[in-house]
Amino acid sequence: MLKKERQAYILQKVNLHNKVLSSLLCSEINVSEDTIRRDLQELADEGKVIKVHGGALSSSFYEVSLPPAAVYSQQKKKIIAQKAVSLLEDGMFVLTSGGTTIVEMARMLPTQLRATFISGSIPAILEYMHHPHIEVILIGDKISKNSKITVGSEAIAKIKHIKPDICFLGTNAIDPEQGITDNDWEVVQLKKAMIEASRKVVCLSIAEKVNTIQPIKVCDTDKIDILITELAPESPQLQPFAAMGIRVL
Amino acid sequence: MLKKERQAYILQKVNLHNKVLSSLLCSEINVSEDTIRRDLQELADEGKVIKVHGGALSSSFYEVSLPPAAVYSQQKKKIIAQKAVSLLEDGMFVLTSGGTTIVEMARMLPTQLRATFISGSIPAILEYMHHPHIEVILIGDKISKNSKITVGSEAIAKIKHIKPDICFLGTNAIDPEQGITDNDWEVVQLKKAMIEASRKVVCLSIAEKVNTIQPIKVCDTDKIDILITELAPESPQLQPFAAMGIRVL
DNA sequence: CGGGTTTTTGCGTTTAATTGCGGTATTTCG
DNA sequence: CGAAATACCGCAATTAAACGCAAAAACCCG
Repeated sequence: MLKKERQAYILQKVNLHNKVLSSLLCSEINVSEDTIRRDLQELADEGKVIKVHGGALSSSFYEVSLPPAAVYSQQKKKIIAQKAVSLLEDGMFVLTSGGTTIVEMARMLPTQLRATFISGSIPAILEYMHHPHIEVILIGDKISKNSKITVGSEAIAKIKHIKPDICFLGTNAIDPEQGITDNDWEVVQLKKAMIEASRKVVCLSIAEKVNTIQPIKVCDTDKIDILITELAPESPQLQPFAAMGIRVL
Repeated sequence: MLKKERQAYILQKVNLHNKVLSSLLCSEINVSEDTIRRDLQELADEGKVIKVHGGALSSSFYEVSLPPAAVYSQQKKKIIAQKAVSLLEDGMFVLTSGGTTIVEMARMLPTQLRATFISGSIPAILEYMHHPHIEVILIGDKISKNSKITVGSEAIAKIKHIKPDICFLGTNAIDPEQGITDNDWEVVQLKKAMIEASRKVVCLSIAEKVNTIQPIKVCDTDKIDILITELAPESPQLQPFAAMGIRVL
């Protein structure tokens, strides 16, 4: 048995049972305990398991280490997601775009929430599917491999036929003058339709994207009902939006 | 034996068994270990395999950790997938259901294949998305969390409007008398539509599901064009199907 | 067809990786 | 505390990988 193969096997065991015993493994795979120990050591060095006396534990319980560069903005996105979740109520029809902020929000949905979520974003849908009481509606069409979201006329037509209570938009650029702008033509078409269809539009944006502009226009600022960033609502760079009657969270 | 031929052979072995040993390969193909090693190196550079001390592992093996009980039937499913892939040609419109066998097939698609894949299965879609030259069309509707596939009238209506060249069905139960049967009403509706829409219907089933029956009927045996199992086509339990004019692979 | 060039392959040698073992230190638990 | 289990260390044997080189095969092109 190859070393990596063995380690994969061990990892699989750990993830399934949350623990492994060196003694069991060595008789199972038929190698010496030293070998097992060295394997566990390596896996531990890579952060895949937590090594303990007599075996190893799943590291997922100790929570994982993410790509360190993204951790920064991920914190901000979690704050945004937190605020966004507070807008949700049982029974709502919720339409969401794609993007990492939306995914963070999906992860943060309270488990007892009962609502219907509609989206064409694959990563978002995957998260929604994990929740026990959420009904998930997938918008179909051609998949854009870049943005991992369905795009095209079918998707737009479908959106036009629904009337969600609220729509959460992950935003690439927002500016008081130019409104929401983006850089992918097909995604823009989709977002336009989403905004038109929804009773209420919530715009999620990390502060570094506020007051920036992208080439393609999605909508004017006055279409936005609520703007959420990681900053405090009183923050000066958000005042132009507040002045235009947008609720800032 | 030509170099490319050898590499194709190796790749097939890797995908089928999840691993290869250099030592075995060299005696099998009758070339020196160096040659094998150089082949593995090239395949590894292209990302087709993961090279390890003593051989190589399937790259798909690495990404995921699967339930270990399922490893068993996974082997069989890989064999089925292998056969299924041989039916594909450039330019085809391919409709697929969900299920683990379909996912195995998705993983095994040759990277140079250029085709359009249509499905409502989230796991399958995720695999298709990884391929460089495959266009992916997602069928939207309500998501069944059980089967991780979109179900409902919208999905069915959409399927009725397309005419795929070929349709691959992961099957829960198939019997010469009763045809294909299943246990999820919504999924059955979907499969019915898929079968009606497609020019050619390919049924993928591991042998233990052949000659079994589930409560809800999908279609009669005569709707099936090709039946693929992990067994040899001459296998006795497949003869009833062959006798009915079904091509057995 | 023939000569030159590139690719591929095998071999010997050197280098590195992997593994098991004996001995000793450390932890665990009654 | 003391015994049993486990971990750690260094070593040596086996095995595989890497490297350079030369023979062989394939290829190209006039």
